[in-house]
Amino acid sequence: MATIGDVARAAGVSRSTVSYALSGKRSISRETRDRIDEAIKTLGFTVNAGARALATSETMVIGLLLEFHDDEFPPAMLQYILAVSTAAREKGYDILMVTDADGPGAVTRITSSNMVDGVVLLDVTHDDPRLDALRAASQPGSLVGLPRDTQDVDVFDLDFGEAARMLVDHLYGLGHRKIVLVSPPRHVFDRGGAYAWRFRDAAVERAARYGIHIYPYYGESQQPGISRSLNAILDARPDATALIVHNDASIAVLPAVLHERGVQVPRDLSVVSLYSQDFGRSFLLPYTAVETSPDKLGREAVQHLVRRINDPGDSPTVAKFIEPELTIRGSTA
Amino acid sequence: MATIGDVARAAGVSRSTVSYALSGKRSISRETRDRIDEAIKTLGFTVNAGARALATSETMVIGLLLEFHDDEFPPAMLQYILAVSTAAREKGYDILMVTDADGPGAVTRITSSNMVDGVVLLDVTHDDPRLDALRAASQPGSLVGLPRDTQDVDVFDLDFGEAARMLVDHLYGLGHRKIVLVSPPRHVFDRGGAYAWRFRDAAVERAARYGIHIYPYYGESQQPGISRSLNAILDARPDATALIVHNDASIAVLPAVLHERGVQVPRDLSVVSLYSQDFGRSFLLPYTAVETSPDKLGREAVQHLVRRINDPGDSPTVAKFIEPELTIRGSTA
DNA sequence: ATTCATCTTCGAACCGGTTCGACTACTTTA
DNA sequence: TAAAGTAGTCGAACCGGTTCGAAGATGAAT
Repeated sequence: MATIGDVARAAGVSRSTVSYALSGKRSISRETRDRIDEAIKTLGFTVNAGARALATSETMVIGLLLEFHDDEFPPAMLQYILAVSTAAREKGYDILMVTDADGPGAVTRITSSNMVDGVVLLDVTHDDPRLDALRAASQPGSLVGLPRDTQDVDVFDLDFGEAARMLVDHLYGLGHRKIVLVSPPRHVFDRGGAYAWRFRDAAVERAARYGIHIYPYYGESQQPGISRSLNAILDARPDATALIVHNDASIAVLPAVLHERGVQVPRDLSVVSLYSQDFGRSFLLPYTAVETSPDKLGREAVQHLVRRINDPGDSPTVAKFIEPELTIRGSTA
Repeated sequence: MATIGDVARAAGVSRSTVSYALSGKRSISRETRDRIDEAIKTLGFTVNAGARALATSETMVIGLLLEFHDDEFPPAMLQYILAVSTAAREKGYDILMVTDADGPGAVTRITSSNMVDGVVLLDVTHDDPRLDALRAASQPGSLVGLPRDTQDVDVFDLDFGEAARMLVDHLYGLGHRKIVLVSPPRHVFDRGGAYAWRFRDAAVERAARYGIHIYPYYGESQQPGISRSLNAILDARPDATALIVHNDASIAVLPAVLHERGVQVPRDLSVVSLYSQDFGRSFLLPYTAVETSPDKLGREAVQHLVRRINDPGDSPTVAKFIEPELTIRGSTA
């Protein structure tokens, strides 16, 4: 591997001159620049990332922290990963992806050793133990998911409360008075997945305001439990005319379950949900739904993080809730 | 951030002594070690990864290269990512995940700048352009997926040919003589996804040897095309008694399609496939299938890579085909 | 003709670690 | 009792970059 010293020697200049030619931070004469460029070409020189990081205290790497839970539906998570990765690369950053079971430890490890310039935390829970580690770090962080204490952290999330109200309003407006709600699995609530109860509580409250009935249930996370629980719920509420599904795993198998039961949408039952457009395309989900926009969330989290990396201290803490958008797909009547 | 110099000063020793205390490469007296440990605790010292990488030429980071294609089914890829990440962490490595559209460029970028000690390439195609970049690099690489030219590279893949023969044998043994094969989408073949034709060609050849009929078709990658194509295929071959599905997206929706057609498995039709156990649990897939073992593949790729990182040159090039295993789930008769 | 600013380049210091060779103080061994 | 290890420590060099201050050359302003 050629070093900057090799390039300097080949071009007959000093190392600092090569460095300035590379960065453009001082002016370099035409001929010198040409000689340096040529030397770089013939030697195949590339800046050593570790050395540059040491000298500049910038790694140009962003840490991406995520944990896989058995009760999570994998396809959804992948969309966030991809969004973060793409957005980071556009800003010149690479992604150090950490899937450690020990989240707080992982945060501390990569920040205190200065492996990254900042971190993105996915799937943040209400009492996320990673937050203390993040606050102790000298690098900024962006969260996807809403914790209880948002002090000193930047949060990006869908406005699940508003999404719930939007869907209830939509169904109420069409005349529905008895609505079944399938929430995420119980473990998600237990673990502190705030999005689960933010959505459910808002839906329940809205229904109460309208004086209509809403029946909340937990979904399941793995087959064959998912189909079984959906059937049990539908059996238990034969009088409900609408279904709100707030669970990726459940919505993915719903078409099969409804078909098996001979239920026609929207003739026999109106169905609404929350999922991303891409998700709906991988599966066959022709339901009116709130778009969850993982790409938008991931992108905003990264963009804000980069801004904070580049002027630390200055940028104020942010809690941004993406406004939900309803995509009508004709599954309600 | 405390440096090794701060620790040395606090403990009243030289920087090299602290370094040796950390690495254990030279003996240190009991008292000195205690003073150093204490200084590290109170200062909250962590080794700077960039500086260590510069000094040792080891980053303890493995690059993971993957590209997302629209015609791929996301859940499958995630299993590989997770397997690689977990296996790497067990060996003390972190993962730099690169999803660049420009694969070869990404390989060159992270290797020539010495950001990584080695790379894992996922989803390698027959004429994968990333291979030249990898061969030009000074770091070793492990591939998941079989390229045409395996010179100087380590390959880990399922033995798709054997898997196909296994499934054909299984069906032949049960008396089936007309078999439909749903392969991956045409794009996968075009792009050079060798696993697609390795499986198909082996199946066709085996069927020919038995003198039975096999009807190969391309699957689709996105809804509603997947269901439509499956229906079209089943319509076209009403006399077939067995179905081999070699496509994640298709197998995931097959239960719904079959149910809609009123086809009972295995009474009316025998079905076999290839997928991982985890995949089968996310969806409802009660089919006899060859286990694709993404965890085993990812783990082996990483383990071998780490071995090569630690003794370069020595370890011979390897092309390891995981032996397929048939999991009987009673979907054949 | 002198002063001053600008352009271009160099040398040295620094970032934060690791590692080699040498030195001191004790133990062993012959 | 002299020679040979061995344990414990230090200083210096090095890894490969960046950046600051200085300095020579050139040209413009006074």
